Amino acid sequence: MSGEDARELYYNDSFQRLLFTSNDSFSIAPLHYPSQYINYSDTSLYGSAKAFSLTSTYNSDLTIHPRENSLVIPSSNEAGNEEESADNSKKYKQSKLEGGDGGDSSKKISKQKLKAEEKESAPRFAFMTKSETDHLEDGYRWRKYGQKALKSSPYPRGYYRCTTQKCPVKKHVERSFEDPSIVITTYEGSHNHHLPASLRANLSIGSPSFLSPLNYPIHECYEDTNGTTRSNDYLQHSLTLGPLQHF
DNA sequence: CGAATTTGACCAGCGC
DNA sequence: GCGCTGGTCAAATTCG
Repeated sequence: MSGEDARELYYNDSFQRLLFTSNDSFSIAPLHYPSQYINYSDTSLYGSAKAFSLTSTYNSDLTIHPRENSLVIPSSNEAGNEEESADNSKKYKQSKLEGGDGGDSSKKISKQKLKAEEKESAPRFAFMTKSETDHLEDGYRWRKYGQKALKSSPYPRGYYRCTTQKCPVKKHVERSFEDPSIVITTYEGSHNHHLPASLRANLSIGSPSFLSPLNYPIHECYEDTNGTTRSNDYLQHSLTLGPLQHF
């Protein structure tokens, strides 16, 4: 990664899509992000790209480097600490069990603190994809564990967990209420395993030559409803906004 | 028949 | 303290 303390928008030739990386962490719900529209009109790839920040302290000073096809956004936040990848659901159950027998309050507080810290340190990123289907194929297996109607949107949010044993990764998927053709996918946590071989074989376009630092294949940025190969033409209709994440 | 999804209930955090 | 909201659980149901 070039650019140490900056968010960068990359253009990745092999997949014709824009990647947006960050060493920010985000702290507010995806639907409340302050949208930032970045005109990127001097490229023939997309008319424009929409970058969005999920931090409440978003610095909107943007620097465009047309020659490098990159866009640098100064980052004000420190990089989050990211090594923890414990099983969240286990923790939830444990805290539920332990909470029941009325332990002393200091223990409770420290546990809450721990939980909050864990929540903060869980690496997250989100991106938007123009897609008819809600759940995009990304090479991993997911199990839906909930769906919730949101106050701020007419569209429900689906909650998914990676089905690989002990993998802590979760994601939620919702439609943008501003543009229902856009799906907002938010990942939380790092996979502690590789792509399932069977599913990797099904990925239809190229090879995952570019992995984000969280081991998310960029494949997840395109729409592929039933495993059929998509042309680049098709891809160009799929406006992909890069992952927002911290390192 | 096992796996995955659906869906109502429960819980925690937050603001008032 | 109370109500609202989002996140998760888990029983019931559906799917392959």
